[in-house]
Amino acid sequence: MPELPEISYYKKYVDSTALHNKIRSVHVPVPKLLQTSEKDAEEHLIGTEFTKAIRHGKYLFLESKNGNYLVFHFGMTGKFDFSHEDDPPKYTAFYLMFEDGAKLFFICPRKLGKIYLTESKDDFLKEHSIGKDALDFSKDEFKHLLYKKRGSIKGALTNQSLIAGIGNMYADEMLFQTGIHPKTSPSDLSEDEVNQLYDKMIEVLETVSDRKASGESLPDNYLTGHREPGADCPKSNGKIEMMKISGRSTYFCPACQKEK
DNA sequence: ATTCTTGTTGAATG
DNA sequence: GCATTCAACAAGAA
Repeated sequence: MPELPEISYYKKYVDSTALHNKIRSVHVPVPKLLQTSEKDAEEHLIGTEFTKAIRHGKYLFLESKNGNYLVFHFGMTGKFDFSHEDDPPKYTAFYLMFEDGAKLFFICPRKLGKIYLTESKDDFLKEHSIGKDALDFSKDEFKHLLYKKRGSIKGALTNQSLIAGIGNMYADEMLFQTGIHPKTSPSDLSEDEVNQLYDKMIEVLETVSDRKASGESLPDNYLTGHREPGADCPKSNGKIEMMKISGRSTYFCPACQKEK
């Protein structure tokens, strides 16, 4: 389930496992995910080591000592597994073996993830039209960004070129927590609603990240977990409804989130 | 068997 | 130029 909180989790995971360990070999069981040649990947990676992991939106950058970045996008089903196992787990698309024999496996059953090499994080983000990270926004910036947007608030929140990191599920969650109908036009939001939405955006992303890291389940009043038409609303006695917005299944409670 | 899905991209359309 | 919808990508789940 890779939106911003899940990528934050993998950043921590890499930080605590795969840094400062010399890369001995590169393995590419599923070449289509790697957006460069295998030879290129080997040349840039073998012999170096990662110094830190940086998350931006739904991307994770592993910075190596030689100044390059190995970049992961997790698609819908990507995940990491760091272990000393010799056999790659099922659906491993790519992995690195380190000097001490440990391995970082990138597992991607649906093969919708992507792996890149880049020399510049900023250039990479520009090339891929990735906006500012959701957690880097100030309230004012958020306000100004939404002010000029057309279309639905849900569309704006999930547009990676505007705000990086928010996906389908947590966009629904923020709107539910704020009591805003997903189809609302951003220009119809009151100043108060935009303020609240900003606060809930940060709160939802941080809460989910924290709970993921600690293994706790999400708060009882969260919509996530009740994503099913007809489910009981966790906040009122309404029933959850689903509608397609921008092609994505959008869940909301018509009692809590009134259409304007 | 059919439909659904947390993600992105590109084409077609309004 | 903008926003939306749809299809495609792929494979597991229901």
